[in-house]
Amino acid sequence: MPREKQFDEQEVLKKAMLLFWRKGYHDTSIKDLIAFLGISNASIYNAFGGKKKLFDRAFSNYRMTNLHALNDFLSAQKNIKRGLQAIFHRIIEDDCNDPDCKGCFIVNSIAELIPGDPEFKIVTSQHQKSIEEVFVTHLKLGVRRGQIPDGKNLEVISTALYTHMTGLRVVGKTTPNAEEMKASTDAVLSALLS
Amino acid sequence: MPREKQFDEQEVLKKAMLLFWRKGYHDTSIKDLIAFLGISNASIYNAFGGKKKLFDRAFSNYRMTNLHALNDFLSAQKNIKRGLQAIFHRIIEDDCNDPDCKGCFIVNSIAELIPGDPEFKIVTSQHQKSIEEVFVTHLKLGVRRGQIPDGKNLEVISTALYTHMTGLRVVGKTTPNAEEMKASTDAVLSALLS
DNA sequence: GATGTTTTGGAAATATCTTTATATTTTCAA
DNA sequence: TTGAAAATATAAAGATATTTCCAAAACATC
Repeated sequence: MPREKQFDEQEVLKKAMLLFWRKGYHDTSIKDLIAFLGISNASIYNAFGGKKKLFDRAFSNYRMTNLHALNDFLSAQKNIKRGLQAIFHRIIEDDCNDPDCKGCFIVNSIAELIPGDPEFKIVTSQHQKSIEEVFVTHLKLGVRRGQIPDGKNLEVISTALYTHMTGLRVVGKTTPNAEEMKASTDAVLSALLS
Repeated sequence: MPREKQFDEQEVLKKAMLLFWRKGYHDTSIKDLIAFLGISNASIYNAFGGKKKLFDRAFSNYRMTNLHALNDFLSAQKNIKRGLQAIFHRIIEDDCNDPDCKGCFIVNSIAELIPGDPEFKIVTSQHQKSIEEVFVTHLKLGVRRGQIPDGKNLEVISTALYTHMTGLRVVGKTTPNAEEMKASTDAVLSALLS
């Protein structure tokens, strides 16, 4: 009955994410997307409904990948302090080795789309909450394991970690100096968690 | 001989800065500027040379104001620790009381324009260096005054402060919770400077 | 007040944007 | 083979972008 799609929707979303990530929402045109995705105008509108809807789905994919990657990485660590250091160092390395200096798609989009897109603000606020919950969960585990001193306000620390992480993603765009960024991160981590 | 300008160039730059700050570069059209600035098409091109050049000048104004405000504020403080806390708290209050949640014009522009504008990257990298120099200068003063323990790597701390500040400006756009942001800032500051 | 220079308003030029519409192609069950 | 359903290519529509152009207006100096 129906004709089959000639492209893999998930693959196209991944590519769309890359382009929006690199250029931002407003500077990415449908023409750019057609060229980069390799599918036609009509296919974009048929499959995704338009530029904004395509962006939203690409963004959602990135967001979920990002969240799960953090959680999976920390879950695999035996020592929470070293685990946090490792994930931060990895982010720094990734950012500094990216020839495009794209930074973080979420951070970039927050900066570009708020204010102006109130619904986007809600989504990203929830994302922050999710990330901080991941931090709190693993920090609690660290306390239980005796790797982090008891009595600390873990919610406050997790907000600080999120803030530092967010800052890193911006700093990495202008001044991708891995050693400098690692040093400042180590200072913050050891100061917060000792 | 010549006809005089009917507008104050500095005033117009200030207004342009506000609009670019709120909407970002790409989503601000010449039409938007004409309406918001109250001057005509030809005046914009005659006085500033075009959209990008107007942006650059508005951005430069903001950047300088921002840098001098930080330096002046810290210079007026007797205690560097309390001074840093005060400036961070003020940024937090400003961000959280802004009904537009504009965040920081510099941070927003970094997120939106890098990569894609290599010259802009150079400017903002230099800006980071300038801000960190201000921090280092005042941290050194704090050490000399005995307000900060000796032996710390002040360059690393200043990078950490810059990173935290940058992160705050993004967090404030999605989740403008002043109490939360102040608590995390206090945690970072007291941890770094004790 | 005339002169010459600059600014200004409005239109025009040109390019590009997002979206819709239409016609063609592909697929597969009947 | 035929016909319904979905995907695609192409074109066109309609809006909006940035920039240039030009005549009219404004002002300081002669």
